[in-house]
Amino acid sequence: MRNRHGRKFKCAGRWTAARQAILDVFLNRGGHLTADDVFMEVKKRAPGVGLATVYRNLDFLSREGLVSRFQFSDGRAHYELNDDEREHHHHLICKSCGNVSDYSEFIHRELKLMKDLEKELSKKHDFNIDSHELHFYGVCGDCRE
Amino acid sequence: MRNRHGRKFKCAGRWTAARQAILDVFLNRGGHLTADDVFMEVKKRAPGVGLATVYRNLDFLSREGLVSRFQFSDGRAHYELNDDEREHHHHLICKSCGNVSDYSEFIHRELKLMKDLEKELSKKHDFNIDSHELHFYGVCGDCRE
DNA sequence: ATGTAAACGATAATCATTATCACATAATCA
DNA sequence: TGATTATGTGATAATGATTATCGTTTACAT
Repeated sequence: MRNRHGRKFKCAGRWTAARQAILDVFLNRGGHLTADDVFMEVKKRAPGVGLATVYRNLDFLSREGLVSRFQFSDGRAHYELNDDEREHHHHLICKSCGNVSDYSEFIHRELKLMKDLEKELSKKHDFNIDSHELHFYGVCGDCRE
Repeated sequence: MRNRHGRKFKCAGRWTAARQAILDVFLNRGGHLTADDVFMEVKKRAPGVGLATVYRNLDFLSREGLVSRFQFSDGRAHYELNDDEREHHHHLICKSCGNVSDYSEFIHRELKLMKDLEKELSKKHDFNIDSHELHFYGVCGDCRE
């Protein structure tokens, strides 16, 4: 398996053409893609790849930590590339058009709160916290017009 | 339509027996229920009510603001009664058993951050924010054993 | 009491996702 | 390098959650 700069790095399974094509979609297009978004995009560069393979590999890439999986209120899973160079961020979801945008305002203050919360919740609720998600729902400028 | 204390209050549609039976499930049992949870519970007190009616009314009650709808990462919608007497709270979701528990630690500090964020995001991203969701994912004490 | 739009129950249809299975192939080792 | 083998793949069936349809019932304004 090669990373986006062409250097090898280890992964749990085999590195296949389908797997690379799916990762390429995220590297080239980015965004918060559903399985079907990825499927349609992957067909352009690797027409043979089936939808089941897309699902399997989104799960794989997610387990490998290369992408993150989010469940917004539209009922479909959304996947996003884990880019080390990008800032930690959260999501604004438009309830009208479903578009997702990122924000990273007050991230430092937010992360401080999250850290304090995680410590407190682990203790009081006997709960080992792995991750958190903060989503804002509303209506974007385009939809308000 | 009558509220939990038997007093009338206005609602957008008709107040039916099925609707009342579904609301009763939340009033008596509470928690973070899926449509199927509600269906199984409602069958006990109102055996004739169909699953489609449960879905229709969860949507109705949600639009009326009597319940809130949450999408956790298990793919199913979860509904919770909006109880004025309860503190604002958020959710801890166990990735192993799917159980959801509430927490309200640091709520004051959290709400302050959310308010600041909403103001900032509305301005910078031209986004009218209606609501936010903060979910922590992890493993509960029971599942760790 | 009655007319009518809203809601109902049953069930078919849809949509996202997962399972199955015969075939292909990436990685290992001779 | 070439044979071996477990892992991955494509096509498609199956599943599970939710929504749409349709003929019947019913809440409620008149």
